[in-house]
Amino acid sequence: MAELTERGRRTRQRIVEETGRQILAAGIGGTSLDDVRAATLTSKSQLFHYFPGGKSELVRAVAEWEGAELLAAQEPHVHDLSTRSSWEAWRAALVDYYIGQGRWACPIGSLATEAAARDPELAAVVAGAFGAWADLLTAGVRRMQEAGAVRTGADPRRIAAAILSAIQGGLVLSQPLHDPWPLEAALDQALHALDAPA
Amino acid sequence: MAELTERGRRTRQRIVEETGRQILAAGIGGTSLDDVRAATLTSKSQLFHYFPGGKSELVRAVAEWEGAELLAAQEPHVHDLSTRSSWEAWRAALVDYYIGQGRWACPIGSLATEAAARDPELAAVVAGAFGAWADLLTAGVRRMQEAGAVRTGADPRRIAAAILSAIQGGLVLSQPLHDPWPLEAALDQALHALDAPA
DNA sequence: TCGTGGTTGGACTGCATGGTCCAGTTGTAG
DNA sequence: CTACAACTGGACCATGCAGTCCAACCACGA
Repeated sequence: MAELTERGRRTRQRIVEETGRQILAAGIGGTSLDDVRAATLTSKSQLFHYFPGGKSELVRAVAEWEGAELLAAQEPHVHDLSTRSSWEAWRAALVDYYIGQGRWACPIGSLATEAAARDPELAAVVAGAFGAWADLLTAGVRRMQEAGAVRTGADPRRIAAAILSAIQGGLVLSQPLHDPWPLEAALDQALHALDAPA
Repeated sequence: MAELTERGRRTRQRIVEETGRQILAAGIGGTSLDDVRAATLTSKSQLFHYFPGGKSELVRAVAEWEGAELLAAQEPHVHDLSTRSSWEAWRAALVDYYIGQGRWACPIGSLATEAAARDPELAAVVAGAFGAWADLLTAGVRRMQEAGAVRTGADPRRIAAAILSAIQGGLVLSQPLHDPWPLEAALDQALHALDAPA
């Protein structure tokens, strides 16, 4: 691939984003390169020109892009999270990202299940995305802890993991129902951990 | 299909269980009928003899079976859940089912993600399994509530959904890491809802 | 103007997979 | 013993898919 021109970068990006949409809607297995090719008005050779490793490399690129995109959708709140109202704003932005925009699934979470067994490299990318996300939440929990809203002995990493789990699990339940209430119930209850001083 | 003899029922069951194993390990898309045929020492015609609807009918049968199996693995605790120690025993049985037996994923939860978009009928089966499970947990939460361990105003259904979400989400995080700690953190924190009287 | 390297189009291949078909076997009820 | 229905084996078909290949097309610097 050597170097990319501006035009090349734009084409590559178009492929990544469209593939992301298809995967979110139909899963990795349900997304064929021909679908992507048609939707992006490209050709087979371009797909393999930009992703010599084939489908798996493309999917990995999608995972990286979606991971960044997901964090971007939580800005600027996710870098604050020092007050309860900041957490609330963050919660609203997140639920809107998933539900309001008709996603009904987490671009990373849905990859996690499908990736874990079949593609270790992809699993590593997914784990990295979760890790970065968890780090931001952990920092927020720590700020709340310093402000006295969380018991001093509690481990911020575990609380952050529980909040992240509530999101992912809530989506798992909400998805087949096509109703946001389980997600909201799970997330709100997980956030109660921030209301329990000693 | 008309009627099944004892032998036929056993063959059918063998197919369902083996397919369940394969799906859990590789997903629906990653499970081919030829794999199933080889692992069960059967033939193509048998697969279509017992499941005339083809792969999708087979997968649906698997979902139903796994749903029942999953509840069975939580017996007898899941039908009690009237004391904190009963919840602890339930929690231990569940974590052992997932982690101790090397599953690292929920047979139903992993289907949920893959099914939601592609097969509405399967999504309905999955939603039903979640519903039955949630009902049992809801009953347990209600018992705790009557015993005074849960605030009277709280909605048991939402608490049960949050606990279920913690399980599913915890598994999503634990899976790529291959480490049970996120599952345990999420589940334990969700169970704190049972420690908060008014 | 010419050439080089990134870029694009699309035909083609090989393979895996879901699904069909029919012939043969086993079990069992009368 | 016979007949029928459940059961089993495996060859076969059609299709959809990832991946290959090569020829053509820009864009830009020399």
